Amino acid sequence: MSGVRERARAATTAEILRLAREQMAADGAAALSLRAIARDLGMVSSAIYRYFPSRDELLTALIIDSYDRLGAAVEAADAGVRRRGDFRARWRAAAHAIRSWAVEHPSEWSLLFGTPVPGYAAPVDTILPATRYTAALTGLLADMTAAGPRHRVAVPASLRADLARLRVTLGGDAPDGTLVVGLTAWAAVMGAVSLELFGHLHNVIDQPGALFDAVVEQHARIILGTDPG
Amino acid sequence: MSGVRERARAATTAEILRLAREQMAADGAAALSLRAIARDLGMVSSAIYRYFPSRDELLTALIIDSYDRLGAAVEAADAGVRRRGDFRARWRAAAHAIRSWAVEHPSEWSLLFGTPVPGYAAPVDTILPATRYTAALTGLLADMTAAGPRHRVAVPASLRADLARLRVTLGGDAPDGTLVVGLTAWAAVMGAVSLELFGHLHNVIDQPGALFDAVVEQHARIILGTDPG
DNA sequence: CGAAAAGCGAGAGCACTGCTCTCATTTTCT
DNA sequence: AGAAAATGAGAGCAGTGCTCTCGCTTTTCG
Repeated sequence: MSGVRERARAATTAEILRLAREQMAADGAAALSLRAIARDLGMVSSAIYRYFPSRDELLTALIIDSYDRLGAAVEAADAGVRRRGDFRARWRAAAHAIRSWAVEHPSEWSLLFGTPVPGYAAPVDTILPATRYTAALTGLLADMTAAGPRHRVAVPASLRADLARLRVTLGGDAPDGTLVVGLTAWAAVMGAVSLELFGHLHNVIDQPGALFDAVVEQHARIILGTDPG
Repeated sequence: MSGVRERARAATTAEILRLAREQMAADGAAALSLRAIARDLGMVSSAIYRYFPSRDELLTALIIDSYDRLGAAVEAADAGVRRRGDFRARWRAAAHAIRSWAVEHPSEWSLLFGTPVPGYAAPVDTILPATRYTAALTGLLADMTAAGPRHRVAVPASLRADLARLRVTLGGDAPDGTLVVGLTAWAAVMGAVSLELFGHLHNVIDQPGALFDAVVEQHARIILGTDPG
């Protein structure tokens, strides 16, 4: 086996990622500098390329890791709700987990949901991790559907194909209305968090947490309502 | 008066902004390069600094201009609705104007609502233009309130102060519930557009326009409803 | 009108970036 | 033990934002 080198390699790789995350937290994702990481590491800049073939590959690794952490946070929040049939509590838990993670890791939120880095196209490796944080939400919709049909809402015909595909992905039989309600709630949560973290509530809302609560409760009513929405 | 120089200066300034916007559309806002602009202009890079003291100042000018165009688009859409009492039509018009503008100017949307450029803090000059696109929305809420009270919804106590301040800014007497409903709709619209433009609907929704329609209609029901929501 | 002042563009240069290539050293594999 | 692979150092290239100095031109003012 290749003991010494393999361990050293793993340690250095982890250290690079740690420093990258540290730097990102300090100066933002776009300011991430390979040379600065190398300096912190006591290495020359070209040595970094033994571990990551390019800055984009480093970013990809960071993105995958961040998606994973966010996903884990949301999963844990949902799993923490004992009464699995209490859909309001589960929705609240999942939504607030998203915001909490974002507030605690703003630079990572920017990395995942901000402006895509110019010239950087998210590679396929990121697709799967990216779906993890939504899995808790779709799982909620599936469980709700199993507990009884809701959300009889007319949806645009042009959306039917997408919803049908989504239904298959979900693995359940959630009606179109339920999917639309879920997607809308998703958009509202993501919008509220991004508005807050990207500074668009400055001079408008001093208590973004309270506003987020209101948004969550608003959509809780729609998600749980058997008819309206 | 200073005829020749003044005109030349205005022309060059406009040309710089034009090239900047062109470059932004091609490679994204973060890739905007002063030197590239200078090259396109047939000037040496240092000459640009006679017109903009720094890259950040150029960005600020672009941001202000973009906010202004977005605001104008939303205003025009709202003003285009003849029957001023048809709040559903006005909401639809304003919301779709936001998405249309975003889809037509994705790089500018990123500039306004994406990750803040690292080290760049939006100066006060941008605050006023930033409120313009929301004015149509708040105007709608004010007009609705004048037409009759709605949205009797319990709001978190911690949000009351913000809502009170917002009510003053609005210049009307919109109840807390109306403001919360409006803020939620705003978050949903912004979230839906950003999810679409930043690539988070890939492999999920093929018809983002149809999803946006659904989101808008969903919130139309809440905004117009006299009780639910 | 003519001199002083201000505006403007060119050019050189600094410190920084991502990335490539070569070379010596060290570890691993056969 | 010898070949092969991994690793880090160093130099170098092309690009970036930005500063400074030096002429030239336009504007302003006595």
